[in-house]
Amino acid sequence: MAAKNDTQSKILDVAETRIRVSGYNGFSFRDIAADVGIKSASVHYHFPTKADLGVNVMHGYTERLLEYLGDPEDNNVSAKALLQRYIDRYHQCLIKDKAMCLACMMGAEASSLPEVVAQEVARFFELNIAWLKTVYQRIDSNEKKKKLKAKALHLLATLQGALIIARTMGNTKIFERISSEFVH
Amino acid sequence: MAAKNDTQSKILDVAETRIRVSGYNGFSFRDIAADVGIKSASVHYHFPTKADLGVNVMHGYTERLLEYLGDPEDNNVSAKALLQRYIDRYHQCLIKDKAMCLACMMGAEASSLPEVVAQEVARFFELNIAWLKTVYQRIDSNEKKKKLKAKALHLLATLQGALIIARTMGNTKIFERISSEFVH
DNA sequence: GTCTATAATTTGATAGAC
DNA sequence: GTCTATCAAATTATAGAC
Repeated sequence: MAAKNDTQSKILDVAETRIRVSGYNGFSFRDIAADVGIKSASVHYHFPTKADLGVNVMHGYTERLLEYLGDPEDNNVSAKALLQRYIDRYHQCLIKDKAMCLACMMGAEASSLPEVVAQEVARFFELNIAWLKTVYQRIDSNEKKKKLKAKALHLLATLQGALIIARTMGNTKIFERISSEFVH
Repeated sequence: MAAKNDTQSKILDVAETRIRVSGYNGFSFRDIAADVGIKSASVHYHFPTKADLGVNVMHGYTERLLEYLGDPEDNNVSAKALLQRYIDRYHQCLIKDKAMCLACMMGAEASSLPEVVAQEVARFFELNIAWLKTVYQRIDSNEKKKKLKAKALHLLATLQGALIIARTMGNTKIFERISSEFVH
C-alpha cells in the first residue's frame, strides 16, 4: 500500500521518525496523531492496527531507499560511485535525520515484532544485499558469488553497527572513520 | 551496585533477557515480576525506577563481559586467541542466548533512553574499544594509535550489525560468514 | 522484603455521530 | 475522513500492612 493521500503520507512520515528514534515498542497511536494534528481514532482509520502501520512504514522506507540507490547496473554511474552513494545514505541518517536506520532499529527488535513487520524488515536486508552484490560484481567481475555476498553482508553490517555506536557515543567521526575504509 | 542477594540478581537476570529481546521500551515491571515470581511492587523495592533497573542491568552486563574477556595484556593468551574470544561472545548471543547484545539493543534506542541509561551504554562501547585497541596493538605493535582505534571500531561495529542482520533474517550462517573475516 | 491496594496515566482499539 | 467517547488492559510508581 503506497500512501494515497496527504494524511496517510503524513502518518507514515511521522511514524517513521518516531520508530527511528524510539523503536516500534516506543511509540503510540496518540503520539502519531499529535504529530500529524489529528486524533488517534483517525490514525486507526488509515492503519487499523499497529502492525499495519509498522509494515507500511517499513515498506515505504525500503522503496524509498531503492529509488535513491537506483539501478546497480546503470553504466552511467561507476560501481564505486554507487558504493559511495550507498554509504552516504547511512551518513545522512546520522547527520541529516539524526536517527537510526529504520531497519536497524526494528531489526534489533525483530524477535518481539509482529511477524508481518519482522518479515518486512528482513525484506529490506535481502534487497540491500542483492543490490550490493550486483555493485561488487561490477567492481570485480571475476569474484566468486560467495565472496560477493560476503562483501555485501560485511558492508551492510558494518554501516548498521557504526551508526549505533556513533549515535550512542555522540561522535559522528566514529561513523566516518569506519565507513571511510570501504572507499578506496 | 552489584547484585547483593538472590532476588536482586534474579531481577537483573530476567530484565537483561527481556531488554535483549524487546528493548528498554518493550518490557514492564510486571513482566519482570512475573518472571521472578514476585509482585511488581517488590521489583520497585529493589530498583525504584525503570531507569535504575536499566542502568544496573547495563552495568552488570559490561562487568560480566570484561571479566569474560580478561586482561588484554595477559601474555599467557595470544592476541589472536583474545580476538577470537571476543568474537565468540557475540556468537554466543546468537546461538546460546538467542538474543541481541544488550548494548546494541539499547544503543539503537539510545536517543529515547533516560540519560543515565544511555551513558551506561556508551561506557560499554568505550571499554570494548579500549580492550580491542590493546589487543590489536599486540598483534601489530608498530601500528599507529589511530589505526588501532579504527580496527577496534570496525570489529565492534561489524559484529553488532552482523548480529542484527543474522537474527532478523533467521540465518546464523550470515553472522559466521561475516565474523570469520576477522580471524586469519 | 514482600504483599495488597491503588493512583494517575497511557496503551491499542472500537462504536457511532457528523 | 475525522471526530467524541469510551473500553479494557497495561503502565510506572507509591502508601501502608504484615
